[in-house]
Amino acid sequence: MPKNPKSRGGRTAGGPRATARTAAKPAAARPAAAAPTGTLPSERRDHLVSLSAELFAEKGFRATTVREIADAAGILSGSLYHHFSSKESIADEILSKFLNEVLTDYRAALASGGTPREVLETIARTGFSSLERHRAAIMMLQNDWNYFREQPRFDYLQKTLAEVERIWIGELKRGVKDGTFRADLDAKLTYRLFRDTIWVAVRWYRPGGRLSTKQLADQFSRILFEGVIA
Amino acid sequence: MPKNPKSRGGRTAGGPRATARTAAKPAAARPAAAAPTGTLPSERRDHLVSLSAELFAEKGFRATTVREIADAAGILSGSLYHHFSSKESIADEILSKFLNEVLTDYRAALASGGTPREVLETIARTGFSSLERHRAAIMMLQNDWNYFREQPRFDYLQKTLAEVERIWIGELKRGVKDGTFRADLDAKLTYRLFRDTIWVAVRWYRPGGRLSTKQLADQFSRILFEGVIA
Amino acid sequence: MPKNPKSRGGRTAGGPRATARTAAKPAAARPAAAAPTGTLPSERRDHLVSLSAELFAEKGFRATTVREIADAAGILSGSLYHHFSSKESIADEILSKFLNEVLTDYRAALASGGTPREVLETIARTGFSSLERHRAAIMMLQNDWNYFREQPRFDYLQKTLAEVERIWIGELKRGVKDGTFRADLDAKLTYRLFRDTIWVAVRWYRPGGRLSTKQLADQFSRILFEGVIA
Amino acid sequence: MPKNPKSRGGRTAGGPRATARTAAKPAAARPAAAAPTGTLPSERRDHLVSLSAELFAEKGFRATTVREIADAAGILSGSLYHHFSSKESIADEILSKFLNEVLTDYRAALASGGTPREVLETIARTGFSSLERHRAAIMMLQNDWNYFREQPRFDYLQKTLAEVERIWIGELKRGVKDGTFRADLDAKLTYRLFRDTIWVAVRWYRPGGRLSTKQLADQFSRILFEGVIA
DNA sequence: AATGAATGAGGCTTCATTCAT
DNA sequence: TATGAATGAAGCCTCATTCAT
Repeated sequence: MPKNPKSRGGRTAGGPRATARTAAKPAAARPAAAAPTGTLPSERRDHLVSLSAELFAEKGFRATTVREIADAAGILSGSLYHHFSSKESIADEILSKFLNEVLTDYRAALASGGTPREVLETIARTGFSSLERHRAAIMMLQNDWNYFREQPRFDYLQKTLAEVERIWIGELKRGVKDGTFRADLDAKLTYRLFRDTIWVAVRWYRPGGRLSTKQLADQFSRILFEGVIA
Repeated sequence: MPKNPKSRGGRTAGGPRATARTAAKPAAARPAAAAPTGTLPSERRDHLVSLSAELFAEKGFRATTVREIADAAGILSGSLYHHFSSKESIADEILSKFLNEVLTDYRAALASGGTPREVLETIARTGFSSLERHRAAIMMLQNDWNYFREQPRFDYLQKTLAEVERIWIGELKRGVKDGTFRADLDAKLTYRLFRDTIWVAVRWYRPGGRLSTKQLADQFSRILFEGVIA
Repeated sequence: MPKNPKSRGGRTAGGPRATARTAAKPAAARPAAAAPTGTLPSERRDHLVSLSAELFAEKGFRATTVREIADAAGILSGSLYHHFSSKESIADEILSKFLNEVLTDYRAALASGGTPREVLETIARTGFSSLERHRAAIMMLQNDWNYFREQPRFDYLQKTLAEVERIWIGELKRGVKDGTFRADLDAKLTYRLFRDTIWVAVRWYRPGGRLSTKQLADQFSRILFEGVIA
Repeated sequence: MPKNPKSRGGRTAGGPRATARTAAKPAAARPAAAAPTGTLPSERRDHLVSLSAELFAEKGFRATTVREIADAAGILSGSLYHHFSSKESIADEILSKFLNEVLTDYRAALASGGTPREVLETIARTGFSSLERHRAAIMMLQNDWNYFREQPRFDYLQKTLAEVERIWIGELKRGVKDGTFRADLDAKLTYRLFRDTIWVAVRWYRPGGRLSTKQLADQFSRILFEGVIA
């Protein structure tokens, strides 16, 4: 007899919180992802999140109406609220899944003990490879950042991004100190260049297109690390 | 969409049509002009456009309501329609001004007859320098691209962007052929990397901040052309 | 309103029909009984009614959602419909039980053959004492009267209240005639004053508080019958 | 040039705040009442508040839909938001007007320096006389108390009611001490009896009915102060 | 040029109820 | 008896736009 049989929307506090996950990089196929606290990951629900993600990626979060999501699922818009407490909670689910993974990936790369260039290249590569699995999240972070930024519920976005920045800048500075990178490198600027370069690619990257994410990563890494000059 | 699309005010159909513009930037940099009294009609109008641009840059085009614009101008939202036929027409004004300038700059760079690296560096630099003057336009192009893309009225955006791409790719290929650039460069990918790198900076670049657009351009150009490796 | 009004469970049409009730109060005071397992069907049902009553008393009938009731019972809202045909039918059960008792009490008082003051004081005292057992019903009658009043299903409310009024006014007039009460008493007004005084107390009266219903009845009876003047 | 031409809804903080009003009792005809801060009391707006008040009085605040209000006004429901920022803000306007007046009346009665009985009788009489002008507010306070109580916006309701209680209890105790009232009077209980008696009358009192509020006040005052016994 | 009032379409959300399993 | 999923009607509110004055 469930005391709270309908924890509509599931995750309440949202965001990447020390999800006890082993160091082993489990980045790939995790079909339904570590079920957020208190959420019984029903297949129906997961399906709805998927559909929503696709729409959010295509049109943006704000520009997507709950009616469109419901239409895509073949139900009435009100019925969505049987599964989620709000449109935001769907976004939350999509975004926190991504950010959790980002954090895990970054920390694993750091923990690997490589050189700055190795660490950053690993990070960059996992970044590119997430373009496929987390297209919607990355898209939303870019298109609707203004919206999410202002909602307390999504504070974790900024917190996670701050840690991401810390890691990048740390490695960049380490690389400058040990002579790997140019001495005149502005760490913050370079971080932004890399981060944006990777994530903005979500705008035009299409899975199954001319280039795989691996090829993408190769080309971009080479340019960013070694420049375009022959 | 206006039922009775009046063409009150200036440009109706919008878009970069050979607007004979000399190199001197005409109407630009009038940052936030205090509420004008007894101003010329066109000055009032320009003021409104510039207020709108600021809001669009800060919150996005769709996310900005006409009431917010009107509030900023100290009038009622309905009164805006004495100056513009629609919210879109304000966007149009902002976007087409920018795209006209882009085209002019690109063509001028091409016409200069420099080496591929010189041409592209010039283009990149003018791109960075436009972050200040055209912050709103660049922001809108990124945040609300999905919206503008689908409206026939804004077809010119895609046309202009296509020409921009043609120029970049042309120069990149020329540079590969003459040995300036790496032989393994994917021209399209590289073009996107450069373009996005420049324009996405609008997200965090703030005029009057730590770095001038010139310093920005220096750092970025160096990384993109020569890489981060020492 | 149910499309197919089933009469699942007990009373269908509701209302105080000579339910032969002895003086002993039968089903009362079962404050909040821990979730019963292996209970008889009717006990389960009674439990649900009593949970509902508590919620109705606290928040009002309309303001209480079936989900809140279901949550309190540890089931899903849809499951309630195995016990009751509608939310109204729960209200019906609560209200008719109360009104039946009121009628019984009033008639018993009348039948006792006392003086007008004795009859009315008895009635007033049973009124106060019902504040505990019928808190929900009295609350609903006040907060949601507008709602119940308009539903044919609850016509019995008005009928019962009309009889209550008849009895009060009858005794008041009898008391005026025999010189017990002031000659200038407006019977209808006085009836309303007494009735409201008693029932409105449900708003602030809390069982187990500073005063028992008996003390309440003593104070109020004294004021109403004898005034506050020393 | 108004900086904030549309302070939709006007009163922001709501409630009876030391509205600089002279001691002179100006209770009666104050057509548009001390214009809440920043509200230009347009006639249209006042009319809409009136219409709303009538509906709120008849059906309750929650039970009245914005559509009903709009229908009554012959406009679309969305158009209401040109005048008010929310349904609550209409309630706020109605309630705070009433509570402001209550406070003024109570303080004036206190300031008159009469005996406890005189003060309380004055208060009671102004209470009855407000049944006409403030029917909606009193009704809402009773029917939708549960709703308003929980909204921070309406905190002032509880504050005002607390002061009302303080005044009543003060006078009652003063009257007990000086021998005017019975020694065994429970001040709090008596206060409630009086308060409820007056305000609950709004349920059945109809202006223009058999009795004027003055007659009502006479009858009730006599009963409450002197009892019903001859 | 503006105001003040309104429109009409659409957005998110709630809720009593139904029903197959 | 429950669950899980859905319905359908309705509720409050937003917003670009129109228009008489």
